Order: sequence, then structure tokens, then C-alpha cells
Amino acid sequence: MTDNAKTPAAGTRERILDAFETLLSECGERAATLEAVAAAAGVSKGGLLYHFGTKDALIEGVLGRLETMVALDIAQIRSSEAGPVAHLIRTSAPTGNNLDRALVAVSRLAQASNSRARQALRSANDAWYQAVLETVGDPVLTRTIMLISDGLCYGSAFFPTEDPPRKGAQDAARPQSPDVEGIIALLETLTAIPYRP
Amino acid sequence: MTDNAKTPAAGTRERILDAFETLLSECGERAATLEAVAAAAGVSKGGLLYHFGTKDALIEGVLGRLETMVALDIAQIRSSEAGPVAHLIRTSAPTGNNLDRALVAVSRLAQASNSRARQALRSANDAWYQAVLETVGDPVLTRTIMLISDGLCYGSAFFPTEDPPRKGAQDAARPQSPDVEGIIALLETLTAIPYRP
DNA sequence: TTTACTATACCGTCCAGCCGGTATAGTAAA
DNA sequence: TTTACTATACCGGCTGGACGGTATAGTAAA
Repeated sequence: MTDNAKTPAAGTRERILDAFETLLSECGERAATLEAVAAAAGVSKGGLLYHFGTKDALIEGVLGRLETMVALDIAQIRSSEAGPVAHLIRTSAPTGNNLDRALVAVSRLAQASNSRARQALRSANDAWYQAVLETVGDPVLTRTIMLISDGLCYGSAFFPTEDPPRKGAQDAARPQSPDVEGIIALLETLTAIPYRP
Repeated sequence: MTDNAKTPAAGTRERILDAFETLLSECGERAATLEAVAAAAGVSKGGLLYHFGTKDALIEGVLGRLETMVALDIAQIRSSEAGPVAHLIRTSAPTGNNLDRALVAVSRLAQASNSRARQALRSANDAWYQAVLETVGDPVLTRTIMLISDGLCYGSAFFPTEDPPRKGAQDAARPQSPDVEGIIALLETLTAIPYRP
């Protein structure tokens, strides 16, 4: 609607996937009906089925997007100057970016016993774990950091903040939950401490 | 069937709620059909509806049970000799106890946009936060501990371990995920460290 | 003419809730 | 102690609506 007027087809596909993810994240798996997705994406049901002939195809679509986004995030993590831990924790907080939404959306599918979604989440988690472990060293500390990341990402999904979507400026700097930076500081002191079990 | 021959009705009610929670936790909200719940509880659909006239009534049933279990857990936390942090982290890990199951079950409902379930989870979280804050002192550290607890509880729900239910000896000492004790040790060193942001 | 849709109608399935029926136990008058 | 009635606990079939998917006819731009 608001954007892509130039590439009608390609834009519509992405818009449909966006709508599917948003419905999954905000309203749950059950509400993410074909008709609801079509309406949210601003297309007809027939139009949706033109692009994704099956609900499974829609799911494959979000799984595919998640995979590429995770790979990109892993690359960013490794090259991040702020360090992997800070990057991971910051991007785990509900910033409203694309990765967050995709991750929460897929987690909804995973909880609906979709094995492909579970597999995708698990491999994403493994990749992050590996990246953090490489710099942190200690497995227990790494696991702890991952748990905090999980808690931020999934836990926040249960409690949608009262401030509604706020359409524009999603990825830009938005005042994060105040203690995220505090947690990062805490974790960074931890990584500097000689940890003896 | 196997147990209560004396109070047939009361036993059935609890059995139905157990079945509902188990189906929610293990198979997702969508699979927790009235018929499926009835079958799992060993009653007919009509029999289920005799006890819970509506699916909402079923949900109210699990929410009520969760509330009482949380209150009991909070009391245990405060009187725990091992300290609130250790208690919280240990009981957050997937031990298969009743609180875990109820919590995961309600989280499934919360993700299906059930506002009552979300409210129940939020107040439970608030109560735990308060109990931990009282002994830990620092809000950021408390928040961090809560996030780890969330990560353990909800994150583990995504990845059901391959070892099946194992009917007997649920609450007793069971070899937990190896790093839970490590995380507790890590957190306890943390609480002893003078944390300066 | 192909691509990219819209609009609508339809089918089969699944599911919540409803309803009529049943079995058992207790109670209490005759 | 037989009969009549009531309450509890439960069974299983039915209906109406929602949903996934199919089909078809039409449209408008490239």
C-alpha cells in the first residue's frame, strides 16, 4: 500500500510474509488465517494463494527469510566492534526489528508443533551459541548469556508493550527497555572475572 | 480410573485439568481440543462439558490452579534455605513438576492472545521478581536472574527433550540439565560481587 | 499474451457447544 | 420393601460456523 509501487509482484510477496509474521507474533498462530493474512497484506485470498499455494508454502517462506536473517546476524555478531555479547543482548530486546519479528513468529509455529520451525529455531540458537562461545570461552557463561537472550526475546513476546506498533521508524534508535544496557554492563564485568566453578 | 474410587467427581475434574495442561504444553494450544482433552482424561466430551461447560471455564480452571501453585512457590522461595535464586533457577528448569507444566500451559494460552492468561503470567512474574529483589537488592541483577529463569522455563518448552515423560518420580531428584547447577554457582558469585554499573 | 492479481463461490474437515438420553445413588412416602 | 422422584455424573450424536484449499470468471498493466 504505502510503499512498493515499482515491483508489484516481488513487493507483494514480502508484504504477505510481513503480514503473516506480524499476525503470528501479535495474535498467535491460530489467528494467522489465510484470509486474515491476505487482509493484513492488502490482497485478496486468491491473490495470496497465487503467491503461496499452500499454508505450508507460507511457512516455508518465513522459515527461509529467518534463515537468511540469522546468517546475516551471525556475520554481524562476529564483526561487531561492541562485542558479540552486547550485540546479541541488544538485538534480543524487543526492538521491533525484522529478525525479532521473524524469530517470534517462528517460535509461534514451533509451539504449534511444527517440526520444521523447531529445527530452524534450534539451528539458529546453535549458531548464536557457537559465536558467543568463541569469544566468551566458558560454556556455562555462554549458556547463561543465551538464556538471557532467550528470556528477552521470547519473554517479551508474551507481554506486548502497551505502545502500539508505531508504524514508521522501526529499526531506528528507539528508547529500549532501560535495563538492557545495565545487563550488558553486568555481563561484561562477568566475562572479565576469572570464573571458577 | 486408577485412583480415586471415593470421590469420583472431584478426581475427574483434576484429571481433566491435568490432561488439558499436558496437551497444551506438549502439543500446543490448537491441539488442545475439547475432544482431545476428554480422550486424554478418559472421559467423553459430554462428560467434560458436564464439569466445564465452556472452554473458557477449562481455561479458568488452569489459571486458578496456576495461581495457587505460584502462591505456594513464592512462600517456598522465601523460606528456602538454599536461597531464592537457587530455588528459582532450579524450579525453572524443566523438572516436569506441576508448576512447570501449568506455567508452560498458560504461556501457550497467552501466546494465543488470551488476555487473562497474559495477566496471570505477568502477576506471577511480578511476584517472583519481588521475592528475588528482596534478597538480591540490585534491580538490574534481579532482572537478569528473572530473564535466565524465563529462558530456562519457556525456552526449554520449544525444544521438548527426546526423553519422554517418564511417568513416576517426577518431583523427586532427577539428574537435571548439567549446567543448571553451574549457572546457580555463577549467579551466586555474582550476588557476592560488589556490582558497580 | 503473459503476469499479477480481484472477487466470489464452493467443498470437506474440524471443532465448540448443545441436547437428549443413560446409569447410579440417595431419599422418602406408601 | 416397593414405588416414585431427584440429583449427580456421564455418554454420544448433532449443528452451525470457521478454516484450508480449489475453482472459475474477470481485470488491468507490461
